[in-house]
Amino acid sequence: MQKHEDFFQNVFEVVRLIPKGRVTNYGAIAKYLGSARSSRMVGWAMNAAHSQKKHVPAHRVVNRNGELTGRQHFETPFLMQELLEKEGIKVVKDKIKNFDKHYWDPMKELSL
DNA sequence: TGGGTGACCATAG
DNA sequence: ACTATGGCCACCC
Repeated sequence: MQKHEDFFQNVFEVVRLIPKGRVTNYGAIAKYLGSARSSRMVGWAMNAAHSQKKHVPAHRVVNRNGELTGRQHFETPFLMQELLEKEGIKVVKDKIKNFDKHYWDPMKELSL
């Protein structure tokens, strides 16, 4: 039992490792965790992130195009963008500017 | 058992 | 830029 909860915890752990001012996407996390589970499950985990005791910077996870697809799931639809801009990331029309510059790949950064 | 859904992704046109 | 499809897998009827 709790197999999925382990998966959730792993997702949260990786997300917490994302440096301030950097972002990654759902697929990269799924892949890092072994891609046996699809990136949809990462989104599912983010859905549960807000109820975690430890803070999870879910705003640093966007989709493969650098779009803030998850913003509707925050307390307010603008919170995600505000948090990112506070970290120096520019967002225009729900899309991150210079996405490749801010992109943080767990496979590379944590790679081993 | 099966169908629908989803904070996704890749590919094709 | 757009839609359509297939794959993905946990969850909920």
